[in-house]
Amino acid sequence: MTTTLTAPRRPATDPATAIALKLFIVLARAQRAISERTEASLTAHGLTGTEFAILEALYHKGPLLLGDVQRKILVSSGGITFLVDKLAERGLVERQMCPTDRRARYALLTRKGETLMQAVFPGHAEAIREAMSVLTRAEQKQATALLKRLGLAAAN
Amino acid sequence: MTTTLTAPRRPATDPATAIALKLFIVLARAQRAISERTEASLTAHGLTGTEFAILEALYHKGPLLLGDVQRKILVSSGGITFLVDKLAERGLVERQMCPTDRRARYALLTRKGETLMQAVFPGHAEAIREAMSVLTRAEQKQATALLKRLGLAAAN
DNA sequence: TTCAGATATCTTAGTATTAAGATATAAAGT
DNA sequence: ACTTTATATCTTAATACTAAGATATCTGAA
Repeated sequence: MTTTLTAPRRPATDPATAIALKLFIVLARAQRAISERTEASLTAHGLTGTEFAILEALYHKGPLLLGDVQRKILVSSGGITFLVDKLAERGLVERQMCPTDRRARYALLTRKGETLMQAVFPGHAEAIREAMSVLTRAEQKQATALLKRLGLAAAN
Repeated sequence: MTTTLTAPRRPATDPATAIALKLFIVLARAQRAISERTEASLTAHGLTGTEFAILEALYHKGPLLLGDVQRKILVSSGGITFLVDKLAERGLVERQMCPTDRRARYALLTRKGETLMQAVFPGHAEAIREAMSVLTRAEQKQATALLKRLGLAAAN
């Protein structure tokens, strides 16, 4: 039974391409599965992953220019405006003029935002540690090294 | 200069968590960078990544129930309806009743969709091969094995 | 047979995000 | 001082989803 009229179409990919395609798929699926799983610890606090990313950047680095936040979390310029607006409405962040460049604004955590992050961050970090724990530390480092090379090369 | 009043706040994460967080970040960035880069070969043909994923499934597997496509490409049930509607409007896929289950519909490629995939798939596969080629084949296999374990564990 | 629950798709309403362009400001050359 | 080009944010309009529920149909148990 090696041939049928309606046999699945195979555009005969060479081995190198087949290996790359497989990696492409598991990469997409792993990323998705991990982030879906770990975002549960955020939605419990009413935060999306993107909102958390902004708060986390401010939490660990202190006040940042909107453009710096944008580049760090990889959204469009319109997106960062919208997201910071929403977080500001909730009283979690606020804007401040930049004294040296009047086009620019800082975003920074309010006390309320700071308190929220103190409550949210440890649980989120723990959820990530847990999700990654199927791999040993050495394997995690290995995966990190490989993915870093992939990501850096693709980013140019 | 080891202390300042406004020192960056560090919630002292343990080493295991720090390693996991690093992996989390490079995973997200690598996935994003790779998919942005490789999607250029699709947008040239007027396809989004999700649309391509549907066409690709039908191209390699033949007619599929909408639900099977949905599970394969991981969108919501409303999403698959909407996406197949759009592809059908463009004459790339069509629906067919399932003879054994009147709730269900098949999606399948039209001749036009088939022709489009013959034009698009090789270039897309090549873009992926190229993007992954910073890693040797052995390294790609290694990364695939690690990510598969991560993804499967997180998917439950 | 009939009923309860599961399943497959579709509908509706809402959210998140981007892309393109507007506005204001800055920086650097002439 | 001007002019050009680049930059930083914001606005607007559109896209790409998702979540929740509606409808129709199937399946298995009583």
